[in-house]
Amino acid sequence: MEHNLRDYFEKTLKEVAIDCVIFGFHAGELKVLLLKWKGTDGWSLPGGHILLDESANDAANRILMERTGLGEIFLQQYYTFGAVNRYTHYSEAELLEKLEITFGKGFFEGIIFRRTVSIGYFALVEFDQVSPAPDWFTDECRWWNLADVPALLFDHNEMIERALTALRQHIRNQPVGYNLLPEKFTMPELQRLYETILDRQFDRRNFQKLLMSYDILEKLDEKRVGVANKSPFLYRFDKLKYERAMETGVAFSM
Amino acid sequence: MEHNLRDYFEKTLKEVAIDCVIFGFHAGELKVLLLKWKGTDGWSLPGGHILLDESANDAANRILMERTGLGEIFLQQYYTFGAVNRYTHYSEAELLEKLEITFGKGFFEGIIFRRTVSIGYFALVEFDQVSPAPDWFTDECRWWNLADVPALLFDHNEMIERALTALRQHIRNQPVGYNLLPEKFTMPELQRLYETILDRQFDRRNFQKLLMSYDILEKLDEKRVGVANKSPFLYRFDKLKYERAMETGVAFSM
DNA sequence: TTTTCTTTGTGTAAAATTTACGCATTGAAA
DNA sequence: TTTCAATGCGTAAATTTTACACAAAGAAAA
Repeated sequence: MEHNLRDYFEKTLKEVAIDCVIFGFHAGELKVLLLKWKGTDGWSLPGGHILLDESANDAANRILMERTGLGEIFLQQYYTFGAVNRYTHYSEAELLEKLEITFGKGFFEGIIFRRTVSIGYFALVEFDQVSPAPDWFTDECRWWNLADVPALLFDHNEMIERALTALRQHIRNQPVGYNLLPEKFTMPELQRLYETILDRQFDRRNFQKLLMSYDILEKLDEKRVGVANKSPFLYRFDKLKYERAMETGVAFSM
Repeated sequence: MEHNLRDYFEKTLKEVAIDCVIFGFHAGELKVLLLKWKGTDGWSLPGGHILLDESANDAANRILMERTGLGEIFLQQYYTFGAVNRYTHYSEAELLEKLEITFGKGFFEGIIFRRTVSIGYFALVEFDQVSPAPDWFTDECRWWNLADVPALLFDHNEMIERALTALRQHIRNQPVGYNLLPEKFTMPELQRLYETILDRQFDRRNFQKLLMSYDILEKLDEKRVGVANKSPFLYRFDKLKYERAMETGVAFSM
């Protein structure tokens, strides 16, 4: 294992990292996937390094796949973090110390703990499709409600903040939902997604009118049953039309 | 010189480059600043590397300063280019060959020609304030009309394209002009700037109404004299209000 | 000197978009 | 069987955006 690790890092760019803010949506809450580092109480975003024969975008996709099992997912670069000191919470020395207890003295020397810039990506994934998987480096991988995210390692809190800003910018020009919601969903569910991301309320009649005007939704003949009160219709995204709307753009003007 | 160069690169991140798309505006045309590499007919964007004790943003500002003499200028990161092979126009081998003729065999070994990702920044500067300055590496530095930009080294044509896209996105939410126009300017000049960036025409009455609604412009008692036909009023940006508008954002809705 | 002609300065009406809101219907829960 | 919160659908008001006309300035032409 240790040997493989060294091999891996020999094949990567050392001064460049990739970190992914993976957003999910469940029970009306926006969530991010975080990893807990072995031997510490420190959490971080899933990240990694770029293989020498791999583009940054491919690397981000690989990392997303490793952590969630999902490919072909909406994934977008949003900012590159290039501060001189990106350690918060723990200093570099403190973190190193803790990790050496778990992984052995000198194990990380020259591998991770040098100055790196990190390219931030955010991804939108379908909550139910993800089986969060820790790796050799971490002993836990799970969803956190955005509001409950603790103080993270490095500058990862800032990364999440900026990713959310980028997502909010994104949702104003592109449709959102294809990767965040299950295949079939109701209009109130879609509305709640938008309301959660933008942290405000919309009039449901105007919301429906606007979203339908994008011509990306297919209204099904089914209704969600067993739910309280009047059962709402189910909708599904028309994949082709959705993709076309991603290219041409839409104006979420509410 | 050669020794200083090596010293410099010893103090920088080697796998990360910074490239700046520096936009200027003159005579109704949008321009970018390009450098011609010694011993080649290849042009590129001004760029450089990050010093070990310097943030990426500081590095971009330093590069901008080195090339234009300007500081405190609007400068924004817009994308990080991470393709495996970023050589176009010339291949890595061809470029190396040409440069070795000028700079001597082996001079660049291990310094520049390894795989790097590049963080792209775009800057908006006041054309008249800039005295383009080539460096030891280049023998010419000058403005190019955006439409006339030739095939550039590396992926720099793509960088300019994406920078323009980012600028067009930017202008929809933030006021533009403070750094691109001289201190005093006329409303038609400001309008031409917007028209050039967005590559479309606006009704001058609606344009004036909208821009004045931002409450960032100060109408002066002077007029531009000596110009053909009716002399237009001069305006100037209110720096404080302009900066406030940059923070709160504006909606350029035309 | 006078006339011409392009450019600028200003205001108002029409069109389109966005927002506000009413009421009937459904179906689980009381 | 009744209640009641949530859903489905449509219309009016408010706001924003777009379209457009005419007078005035001043350099250039006659």
